[in-house]
Amino acid sequence: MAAGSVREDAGTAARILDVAEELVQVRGFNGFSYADVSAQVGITKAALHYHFAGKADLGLALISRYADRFASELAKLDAGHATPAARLAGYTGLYLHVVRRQRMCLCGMLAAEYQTLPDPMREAVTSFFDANESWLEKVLEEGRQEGTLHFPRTPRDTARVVIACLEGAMLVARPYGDPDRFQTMATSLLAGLTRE
Amino acid sequence: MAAGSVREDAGTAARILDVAEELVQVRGFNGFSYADVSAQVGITKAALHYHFAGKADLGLALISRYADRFASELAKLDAGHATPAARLAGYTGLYLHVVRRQRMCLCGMLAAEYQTLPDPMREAVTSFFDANESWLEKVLEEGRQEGTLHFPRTPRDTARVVIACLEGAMLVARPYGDPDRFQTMATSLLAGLTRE
DNA sequence: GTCTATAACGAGATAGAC
DNA sequence: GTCTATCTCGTTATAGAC
Repeated sequence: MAAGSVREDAGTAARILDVAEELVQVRGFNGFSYADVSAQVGITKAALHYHFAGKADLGLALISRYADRFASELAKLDAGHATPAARLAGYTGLYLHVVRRQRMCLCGMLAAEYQTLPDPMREAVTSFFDANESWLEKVLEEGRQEGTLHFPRTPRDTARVVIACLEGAMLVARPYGDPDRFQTMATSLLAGLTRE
Repeated sequence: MAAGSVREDAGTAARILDVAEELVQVRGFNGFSYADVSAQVGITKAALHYHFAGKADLGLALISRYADRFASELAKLDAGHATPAARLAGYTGLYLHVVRRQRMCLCGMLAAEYQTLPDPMREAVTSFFDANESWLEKVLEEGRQEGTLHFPRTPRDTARVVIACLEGAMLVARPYGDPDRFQTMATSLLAGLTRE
């Protein structure tokens, strides 16, 4: 990364995002400080401000990266799995991966703290949920046409229910620190869609 | 409230709890301060410390009162509604009432912030969910025996799914500030139990 | 039971040297 | 790009008067 590099040092910025992401997913956006991040990254608070001017900027970058990564995971699911049911199972697998690392969905956490967030972060959070909804809606629609997925409401309403159940399962599983608690709930949800 | 009153002034303590409860439900436990409470109640921070020595004490009192109130609502549902399905509908109505006031379930909010809570508050949060689970399990069991409620898993697992879906529906409806978004999801959930 | 005053600390943020 | 040093403000909490 030498000549012509317009970007700041991507290595440090990425490490900052990694640390901050975990902090938000575990403690919430109002539950961590620049001091926490700088200590874990191994730089000073001042250096942190060089990469992300304010906490709101850091928060926004966090959501953007998280949403991008999620979108690319969804694209992988579209590419790798033939059937809608398999894509749906893959989708719940993404959540399980988060739960196994003792974390809450970044945007689920931020949804709880929504009223305290600056406007740019708010918009990014709703965009994340909207994107999830659109992807799920498509999968559900296709599964219904194939006759492999069954649900009484519209694909859009059902997509919202799926997101709510998975986010809620993460939320209430947190106090018990038990991934199995989440998995059992996720399995029940899928069972309801595949053979109702 | 004159002679023999061993209790502190219940009026002020209750007003403090009312204000703090809303603040936690809207902004989270890490999103409000004693200054916020004292300003809204109309007393100083020092007076607040007289009633609740520390923020952890206030938080614990908050959960206890919330859980007691919830338990009494559940008792009312048991007394007032003959059928399990009606009790279940009443249960989702309790959540809807919270959503309509633009709030998150107190314990749902605290579940998100769980890792930052002092131990006594943590235990109170899990107790709340355990109590909900037990009540729902009983209702589901009864509905199954009557033949009015239908679900593939155990009553206990299904109770957990119901709680997760309702808490999650509150959570993801928050960014949109739209009670209808919650209601549609809750209706779908109930529909799945009453005629599967 | 409520107040004023203040302590003690941590938060987000900035200036300017290297 | 990172540092030291500092600022300002908000936070929880306490001491002691009324």
